[in-house]
Amino acid sequence: MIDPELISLFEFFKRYSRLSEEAEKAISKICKVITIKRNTDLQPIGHTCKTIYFINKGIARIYYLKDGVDITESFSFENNIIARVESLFTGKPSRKAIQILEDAELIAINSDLLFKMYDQFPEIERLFRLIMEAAYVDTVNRIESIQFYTAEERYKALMKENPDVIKRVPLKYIASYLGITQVSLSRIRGMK
Amino acid sequence: MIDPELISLFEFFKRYSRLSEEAEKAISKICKVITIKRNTDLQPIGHTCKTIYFINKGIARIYYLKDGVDITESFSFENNIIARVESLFTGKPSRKAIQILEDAELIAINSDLLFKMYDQFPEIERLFRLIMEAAYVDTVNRIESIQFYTAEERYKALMKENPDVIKRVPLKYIASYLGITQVSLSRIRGMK
DNA sequence: GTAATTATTTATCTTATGATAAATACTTCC
DNA sequence: GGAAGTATTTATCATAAGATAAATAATTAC
Repeated sequence: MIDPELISLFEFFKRYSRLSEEAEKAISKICKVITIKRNTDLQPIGHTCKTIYFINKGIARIYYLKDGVDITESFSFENNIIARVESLFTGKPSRKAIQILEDAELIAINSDLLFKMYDQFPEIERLFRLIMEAAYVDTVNRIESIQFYTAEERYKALMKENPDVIKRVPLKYIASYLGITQVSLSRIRGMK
Repeated sequence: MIDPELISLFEFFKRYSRLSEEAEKAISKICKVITIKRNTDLQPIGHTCKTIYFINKGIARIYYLKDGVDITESFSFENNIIARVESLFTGKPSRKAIQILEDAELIAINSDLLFKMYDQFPEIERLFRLIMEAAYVDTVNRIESIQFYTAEERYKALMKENPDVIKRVPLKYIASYLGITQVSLSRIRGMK
């Protein structure tokens, strides 16, 4: 029997590939459910990322400091994963932090243990390959959006694609995600 | 014996993982060496990407049209791969094209055949997982560079990291890669 | 429920980049 | 090697977004 707290994680996995029961059991063993209060850093800047998180409830963001200014790299919502891949895949300390924006329940998957399971379970390696390929595609598409649309176009696209962000996340975090200052975002919002 | 034209490809692979001889042989079978003249489109816009290319000689770029204007997404040089991942991994037609900028010798790897080999050769699946993870990390890092540095900073960083680009690629292609117009790039270059 | 803190908006002025046009430099091809 | 085509630079003017400061609104903590 699968831990009821892990059901949504395995539903998420099914969007990418099917796992055998043994594989599900093996993954279950390296999952830890944790709850975190909002406005806390789940992982600080400078920490080497050894965890892939799945969000059962809440919102998280990845951010870093550029010349002391807080910059949001990405947001993650319910039923999605979040990880600092540039650290996870290189083993180097991350310049980025993961912060919880709404009281959250997360599933933490230890990446050392996960990667070790790849030899025994090629199906798990495949699953995470597919998840990461999809995330890679999202990132490639994001470059296009950042580089070749105006701030106003990007704001409107975000409102359309993910209205939840605007409702649930402070605008100051959204501004840097869009690549502009908070003042500029406010100006764009005021324009009608 | 490995076809001498494929040696650099297998050297490239060794940077990520070791392959058994059978696996190398299997990959060799789905590789095709091709030569292409400069200024030709290797794959046109609208085509569904079914090939991963390795560059033995020459330069390629991925570009697309935004409101009729040519935008460079990326460049690839000798001893690297190039593919339109957003099509390769989704099976959807790409809005992007691959163009050859200098007379080139390429190794074309058929992705349908490659992906089919993953069941028989988990080591090949692993190899390409690692290659794509590294490419994903590069892309994440590129977002940071596009979004939070000025055009001038980006130009100087490019000169430092990859002076070859400036020497071998027409500036008009570099400008859109940096996210600015050619006129702006010319202005930045003239500033000192 | 009020004070203190934090978030958002508004205003002003500055600046980097865009758009357009024209001048110059460089390539290619017969 | 000269004409035609292409690439790059320079100039001018317009505009989106940045920086700073101050005003207002919303949230949080006691």
